[in-house]
Amino acid sequence: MSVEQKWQKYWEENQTFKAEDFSNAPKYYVLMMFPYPSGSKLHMGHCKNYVIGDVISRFKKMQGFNVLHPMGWDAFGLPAENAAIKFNIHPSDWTKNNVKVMTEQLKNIGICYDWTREVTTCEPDYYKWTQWLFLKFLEKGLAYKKKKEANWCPKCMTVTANEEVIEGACWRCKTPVTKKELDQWFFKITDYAERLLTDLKTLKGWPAKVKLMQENWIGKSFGVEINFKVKETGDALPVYTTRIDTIFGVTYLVIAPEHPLVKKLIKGTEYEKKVTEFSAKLKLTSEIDRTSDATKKEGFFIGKHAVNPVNGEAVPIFVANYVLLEYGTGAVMAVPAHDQRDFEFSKEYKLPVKVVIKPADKNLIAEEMTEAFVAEGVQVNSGKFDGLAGKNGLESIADWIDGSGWGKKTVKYKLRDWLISRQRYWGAPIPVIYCDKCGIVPVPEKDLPVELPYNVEFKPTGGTSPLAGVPEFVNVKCPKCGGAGKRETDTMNTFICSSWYFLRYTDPKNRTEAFSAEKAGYWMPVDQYVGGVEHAILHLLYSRFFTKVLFDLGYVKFQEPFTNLFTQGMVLKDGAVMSKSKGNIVLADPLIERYGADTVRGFILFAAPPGKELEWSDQGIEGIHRFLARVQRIVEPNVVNIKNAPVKLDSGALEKEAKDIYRQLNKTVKKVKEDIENDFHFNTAIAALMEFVNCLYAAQVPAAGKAKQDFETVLGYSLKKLILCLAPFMPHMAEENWSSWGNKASIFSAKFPDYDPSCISDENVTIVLQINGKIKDKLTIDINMPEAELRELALQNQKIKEGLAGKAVKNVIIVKNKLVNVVAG
RNA sequence: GCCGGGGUGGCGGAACUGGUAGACGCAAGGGACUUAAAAUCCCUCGAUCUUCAUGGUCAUGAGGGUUCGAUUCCCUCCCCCGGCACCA
Repeated sequence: MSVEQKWQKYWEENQTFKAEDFSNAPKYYVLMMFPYPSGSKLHMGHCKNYVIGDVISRFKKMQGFNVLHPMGWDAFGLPAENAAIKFNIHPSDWTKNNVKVMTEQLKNIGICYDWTREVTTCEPDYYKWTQWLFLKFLEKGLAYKKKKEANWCPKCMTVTANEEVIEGACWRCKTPVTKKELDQWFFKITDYAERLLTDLKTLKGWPAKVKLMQENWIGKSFGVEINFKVKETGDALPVYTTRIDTIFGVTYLVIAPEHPLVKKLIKGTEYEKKVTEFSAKLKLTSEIDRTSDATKKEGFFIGKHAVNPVNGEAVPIFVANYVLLEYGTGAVMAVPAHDQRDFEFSKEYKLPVKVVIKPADKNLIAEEMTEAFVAEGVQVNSGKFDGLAGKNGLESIADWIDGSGWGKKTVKYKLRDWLISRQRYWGAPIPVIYCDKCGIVPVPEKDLPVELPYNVEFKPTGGTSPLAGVPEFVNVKCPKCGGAGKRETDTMNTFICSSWYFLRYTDPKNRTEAFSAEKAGYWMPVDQYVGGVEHAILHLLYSRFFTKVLFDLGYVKFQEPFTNLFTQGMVLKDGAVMSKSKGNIVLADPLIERYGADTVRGFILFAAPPGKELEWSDQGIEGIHRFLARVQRIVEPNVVNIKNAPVKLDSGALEKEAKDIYRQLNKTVKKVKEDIENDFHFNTAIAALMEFVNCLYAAQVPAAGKAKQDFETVLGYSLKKLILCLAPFMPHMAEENWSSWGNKASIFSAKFPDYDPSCISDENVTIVLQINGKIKDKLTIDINMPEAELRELALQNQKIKEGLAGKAVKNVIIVKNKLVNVVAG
């Protein structure tokens, strides 16, 4: 057994990193986004991720925190199922196997989890509570079923949430999604749009980028909903606009072809067939083609007109591919003069263009326009509003319409409800039963979990869940009336499982509750969350939503789950994220075998700051390996000095050589701590430790006497601190050294070094002398030399005198302990 | 198209609030030790000019600007990466 394995076993057997519920020490909850047990062996991408969390957790523990650092498995979901189909093995067996492999791998690289809190989302004792949460949402009216056109991934054979569609394609398999109308379960995340948006402001510890992405996703806009009427039938036809200042420029109206009113308006007319065909065609086009602004605008007149309430004008109604049913009212007023999309459509179909806003400095002639004028300007052809400019025009018209009853000021969000049902096998069953008499009946809490049956032909069919083919699962008694009932056969989106796992870690063994209020209250919110930015919207938005719902239901007392968020940069190989499917992975095992886990950890931390993407290359791993050997070579001959090292040093009494080392030590410790705390700049922290070791090697050892004695004392003292500083990064070698000095307890029960602020600054400092900002000479002076003295010194300097060459000195700028700049001309 | 982030040696990357650009490491070259190799240790290492120095000039994507002084602040442009993508 290697030294590293020895310590890995020690940590496990001694439960060195077990987190205690409730403690006098302050709590610190550090969490890594839990992985899919995909079965791939640990590669450098994973490695970086988990090592970051590991360093934080070890560092915090050494600072005296009661640290919770758990690990678990996001085990439900399509990747597991697809792989299982491919290898012809049951997803459950496949998953369990993978968990075993990955656990082993995480231990190999020396990650310190509290394994007693391990959580696996596909286990009934976990998903029981996922189902329970669903029932709570249902009870609160936050879960509902609706027949709706949804994003459909033809490859995964399931519907999918808006958040899971990336650039018009399924985020997992990259297949372009189409539309399919199905009965689906939704979570009403839109009810929380405003809170999800405003509370972003409270997340001071989140990257601005992530907050911005969520803000854009929620997409709040202010506008007016205005009531047009169909001239021929009198039907109300409301439209939503953010540009009510262009209301007098409306020359036609456009409705989404799927809009329910369209069916009514064309029924029995010559347009009926054309519209039906058009809608069918659109349904089959992928989201990307449908919604790209590069796509040609297509549509046609449907034989009816709409009346503009502000001026009574009747304008033709069109259907077109560029209007979305789901946003706003599914219908828009078209103002070709001031909206680029409408402009393009009007050119295509020869529709009139009416200018109602003109630039401040010139006139605008409709016939001469080559594109829509969308900038702010001055109202024209707008009745009594002519002459008003910019926002003023917009607000005046909005107020006027709001007051007239023709419409009202409205706020809209782009965020849509979260589609949570999936027609796949490997997920938590949705716990409801359908009864002809009682309708949708929730499964009573006492009957949870609704267990996922094992023997299922789980290959996807195409619109129905594989569970529908299991009669003993489907056919049940109605819990309400006892009559014949049928279970819901769709399963839940796995993002539900991962929207609350951080709560389960606080109380993972609880058999009567999802988590106890006390324990969650103690540990939550997560102090430091670490994960990839790819979840900026998906998982992070859903988890915030869940937390707010749980707050409203009274189960938790906080409204945001993650106080600080760190998004680590991914590891790339040949320009792409490492992944098994791309075949560009670099496994950790061979490197660990060759260099040891400490070296691999050290290297990945040293190669780049953790927030930055890293193009993998093992060029340089030797450097860390050499460094560790170098540390060892100076530690070993000094074990006696280390053992004799005093707890505290009096720097005032030290001889020069010793004092220089001591000062350097304090500088180093300060830098290491600051670098770790400042956005986890582990690379520069390690560089500082390297510099310190270089400095120890370069030190002149005094030959004899007190100077020698002092030197040895400080050397022993420093080496001990050095190993303590290295411990979070290279924990195995740190433990090994620590125990070899006779320490019985783990080094992680020791305190991370503090620095002595009284002995940190140099006595001398090198400053530069400049003329007009150009360096002429360098000078070593006493630190904090008075300005007047320094000024004199600079002006008397030979190089400065030469450089001035008789030019007049206009000014002398002195930056303390940094430079003197003589301004001359 | 809109919104973010970024561009520094052969390479990965440093640089506090505007104050010595290139820390630390890799690679490369030279030397010491060794029968030899490995390991280790020492030196050099942005470009360029000259009189080879403890010298000069130029250098942080390009061009301007502010400043005693700019990798850092402002303007214009180029390129790369990420997000959103007909949201009315």
